[in-house]
Amino acid sequence: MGASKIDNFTPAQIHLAVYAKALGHPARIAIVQFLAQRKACLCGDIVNALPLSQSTISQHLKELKNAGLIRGNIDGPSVSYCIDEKIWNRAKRALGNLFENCDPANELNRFPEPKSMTV
Amino acid sequence: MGASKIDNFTPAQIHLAVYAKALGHPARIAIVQFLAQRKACLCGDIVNALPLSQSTISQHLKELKNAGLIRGNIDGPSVSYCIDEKIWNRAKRALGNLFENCDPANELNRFPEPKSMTV
DNA sequence: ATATATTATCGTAATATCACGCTCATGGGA
DNA sequence: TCCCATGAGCGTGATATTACGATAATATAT
Repeated sequence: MGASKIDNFTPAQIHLAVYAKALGHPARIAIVQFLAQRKACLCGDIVNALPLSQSTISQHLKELKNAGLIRGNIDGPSVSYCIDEKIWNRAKRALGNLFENCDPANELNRFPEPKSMTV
Repeated sequence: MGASKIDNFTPAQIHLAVYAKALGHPARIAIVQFLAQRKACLCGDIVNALPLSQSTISQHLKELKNAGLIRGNIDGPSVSYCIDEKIWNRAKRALGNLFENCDPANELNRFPEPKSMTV
């Protein structure tokens, strides 16, 4: 989308954005919620549970997989999907820190408001 | 984008997706981090701090505002932006719950694996 | 009234997303 | 061997995003 200027941001900011973006669609929220209830499950189970076609689900799974939040283990003719615990917790911590560090209720997050910059 | 099937998801899932999507770009991550350090600041300050044009920043601010995460208070010819504490905390809780409820390390999140569905 | 500073908005171009149907590769059973 | 089921992947059309310059809108200062 447009000339992406992603190089100008820190790896931490980019990682945060990747995790957030992956969760930035209701279908993908529903998918991770469903996966969490089952420990692991097949693509077909998700197709049955959500009102979307198989190919659409497959694409959403791909995006979640690209972000690292889920994994797919080949199991004969099927692929068993599950949340990747390691990355999930990394994302949880990263986003948790963002929300904590940017909490406007927390005075500690603020710089002393340098006069030179506000004039 | 394509026939959006958003009606088929719960309000909670949609809200989560809206918050996550708003944070799904490094520039918007950088913007909220910057805002958090200053309590409130002008659009021009952000333009000076980030390597993006004024119109691009303005659009990112608009998306964050649409998601409710930030607010803009008109102050003469300027607009002073700040994180909306109420919505920020609502998003923090919603995403925190998602990460907690979908944590694969937590057995309590799982259903008893009905035989009829896994056969 | 005119000029300046600040931010929003429009038009644009390139790219990404969403949803679908169709096809393809693979493994299991008749 | 020939199907069927499963799920990945391609191509499509519609829509959204990203980024920019240019312009418009607003409020203050001269």
